[in-house]
Amino acid sequence: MHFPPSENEISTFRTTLLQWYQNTKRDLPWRRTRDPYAIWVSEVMLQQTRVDTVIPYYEAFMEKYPDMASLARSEPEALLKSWEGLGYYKRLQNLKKTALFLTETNDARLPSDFQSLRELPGIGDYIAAAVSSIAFHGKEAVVDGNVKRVLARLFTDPAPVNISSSHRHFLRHASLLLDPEQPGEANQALMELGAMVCTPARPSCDGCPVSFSCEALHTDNTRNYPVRQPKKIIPFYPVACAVIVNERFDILITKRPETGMLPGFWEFPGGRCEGKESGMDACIREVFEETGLKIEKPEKICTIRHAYTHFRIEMSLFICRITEKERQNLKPIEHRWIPHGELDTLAFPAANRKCMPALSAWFQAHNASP
DNA sequence: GATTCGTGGTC
DNA sequence: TGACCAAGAAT
Repeated sequence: MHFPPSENEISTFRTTLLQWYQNTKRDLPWRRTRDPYAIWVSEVMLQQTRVDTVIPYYEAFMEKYPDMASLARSEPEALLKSWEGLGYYKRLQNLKKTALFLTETNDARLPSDFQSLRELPGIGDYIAAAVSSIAFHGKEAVVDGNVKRVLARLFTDPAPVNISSSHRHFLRHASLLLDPEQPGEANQALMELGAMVCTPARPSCDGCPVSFSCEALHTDNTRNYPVRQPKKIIPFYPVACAVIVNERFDILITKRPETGMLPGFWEFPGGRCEGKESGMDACIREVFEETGLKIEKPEKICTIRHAYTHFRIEMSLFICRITEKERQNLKPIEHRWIPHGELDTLAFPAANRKCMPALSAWFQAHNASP
């Protein structure tokens, strides 16, 4: 399909895609409801997150927070635990902020129009279009990663899909193809096509309902689209953390600030190795800086690797026994002493979770009761 | 407009 | 097995 497509091409495309979608769409939990709140929650969870990953989180979340009011009155610790492992935790903060705001100002209802939705915390162009079209029949086109990839191939479009300046460009194309009669279904159809057929690697062009209009396929070019701007190399940091254990085998955990990375998560104190500092030295220094405690003879129990969005780490975890006397030097920071058996009840970053098996083994070897 | 925000699956 | 990348938003 060349741009701009003719009225005839647009019409045929819409009809064919919609029919394919109605016949083959996946039975996903959020497709079984028309509750705007449920649609909203699902769209927030699906942001940069795979469907298969989201499903169990979504089911549990809707069980625990079935409506706007229950979310608005949620306990922060329990709310964070429900999101643990999903990533991008700012979206959870925005979810609750918006729930509180709407409870106060709009009878705990989501607005139905794109513009009003767009102004709410955590709702950008994509979610505003998705919620308004799926839950309220609004006529705004969604542009997500799937849609950009499909459009790039349909039109052999050279606009890089991973830079923000391309967004308006793809939005114009998506708006042109959107069926105004069934915008919610049409939006989901284009995304479903990208997720199930027009996949990043090895797209299933044989089973594609709209292959007749795909310029990339006609020119044997699908592997060259979408065009993507190369991304920068991300830095690597060695990190050391401490599991500080008292005489009763309780563990010291500290709480991260509500701003920045991993807001509100519990963690084992520690931080980056500076210069050519050894892991053990960094562990001792970081623990002292963060807690005021002077630890002795930290014992390394494991090393794990973890990749964040814009840096990678190799984290070494050290066990440190601490005396009653030294414990009095603990600074006034938000912390808890908990039995290792209770680690699962609190929210920890994935990098800490990766260390838990080694930690359990250590406690078992030392005959500590959970 | 470029960066900052997680994580796990995939190949 | 390391690089890629997924139903993006905020700053």
